[in-house]
Amino acid sequence: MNAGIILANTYHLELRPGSEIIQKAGGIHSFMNYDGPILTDSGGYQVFSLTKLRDKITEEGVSFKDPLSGDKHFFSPEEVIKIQERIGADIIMSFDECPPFPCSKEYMAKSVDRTLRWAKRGKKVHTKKDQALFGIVQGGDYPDLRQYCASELVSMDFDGYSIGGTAIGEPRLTEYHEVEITIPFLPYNKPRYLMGIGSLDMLFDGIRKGVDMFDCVLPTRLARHGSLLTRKGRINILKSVYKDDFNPIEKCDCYTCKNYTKAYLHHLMKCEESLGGRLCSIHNVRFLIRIMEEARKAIKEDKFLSYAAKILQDFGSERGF
RNA sequence: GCGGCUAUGGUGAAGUGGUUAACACAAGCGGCUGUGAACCGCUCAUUCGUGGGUUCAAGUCCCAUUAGCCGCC
Repeated sequence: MNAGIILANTYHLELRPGSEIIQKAGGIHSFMNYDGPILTDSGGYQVFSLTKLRDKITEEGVSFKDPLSGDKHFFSPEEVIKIQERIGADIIMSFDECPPFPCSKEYMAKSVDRTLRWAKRGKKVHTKKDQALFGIVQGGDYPDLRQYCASELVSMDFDGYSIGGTAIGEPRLTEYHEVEITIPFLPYNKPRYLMGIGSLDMLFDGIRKGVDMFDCVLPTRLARHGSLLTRKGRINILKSVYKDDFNPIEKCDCYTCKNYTKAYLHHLMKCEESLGGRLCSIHNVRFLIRIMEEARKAIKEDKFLSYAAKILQDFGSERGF
């Protein structure tokens, strides 16, 4: 599908199969037989998204209950780096705290300081020099905290910088704002990564502001639930109008569109056959990657803004999803 | 021919006289943003086989009738 990089997750891999197994296999590339670029997230987001499994967050780190075995796990910023070194991705992330939205300025300020201390602690123990380590900017919607967090991380000299704490339930305009107030404080000669973003409007908004990297579960999660991305907007393949539609999803170079009809995908999804979710995921991921390919080309030809505007217009939704 | 049992939505069914007929599945619609894949939300029987009756009030009680199932001759 020509993905520039793929993402794996420290928390999930540590619980199963365990980073030692991956290390023993010769690292994540060898383990999953993929020699392209791989990034691991630190698990900081899982501390936020899996609140039910979280025991407590302290200065030292976070303790978790393993939902599979009931075992307790303790993630410190140092341990998270060590796990990621064993996993062996090309780019790894600092362990950060991702506070929920909304969040009081008092808590956010304390949280940002802790995220900065964790970033420093993690960087100190990072010895695998063929791995790039990124710092993660938090600070919510507070301009001064975002600036502070970004500047402090930059002074620590990371290999790249991530914008975290976005798309966690805040309003649309707040999301744009969070990128707006962070980007100016990150060096343009190092990668700037907007974490967890995948809707068209935010991808384009991020690109325009200078973001270099994105990752998102949205295309695959939508696919598994029957929502397919097309140039003319989203369609729900579960709808009965597709039961005898023997055309591909759309004009597209993906494996799914080259080989299967909407009627067949409709049938697979109705039956909850896992192949359905996989074929739909292939289309949605390729859809977004193709958009990114076109965006890069448009940038080189200096017509990115008109390109983005046209894509959003064709998609027929301001949000772009 | 006689006796017994059962009839509630597309389906499986709750409901033993008292406001808008439970729940599940199916169906339909929407959601999902650094992944706990197979999740969440909403909609979906003015009506209980049919026809009478009792009662202030009937899916619930009575009578008749129809259909299905079981048993006996």
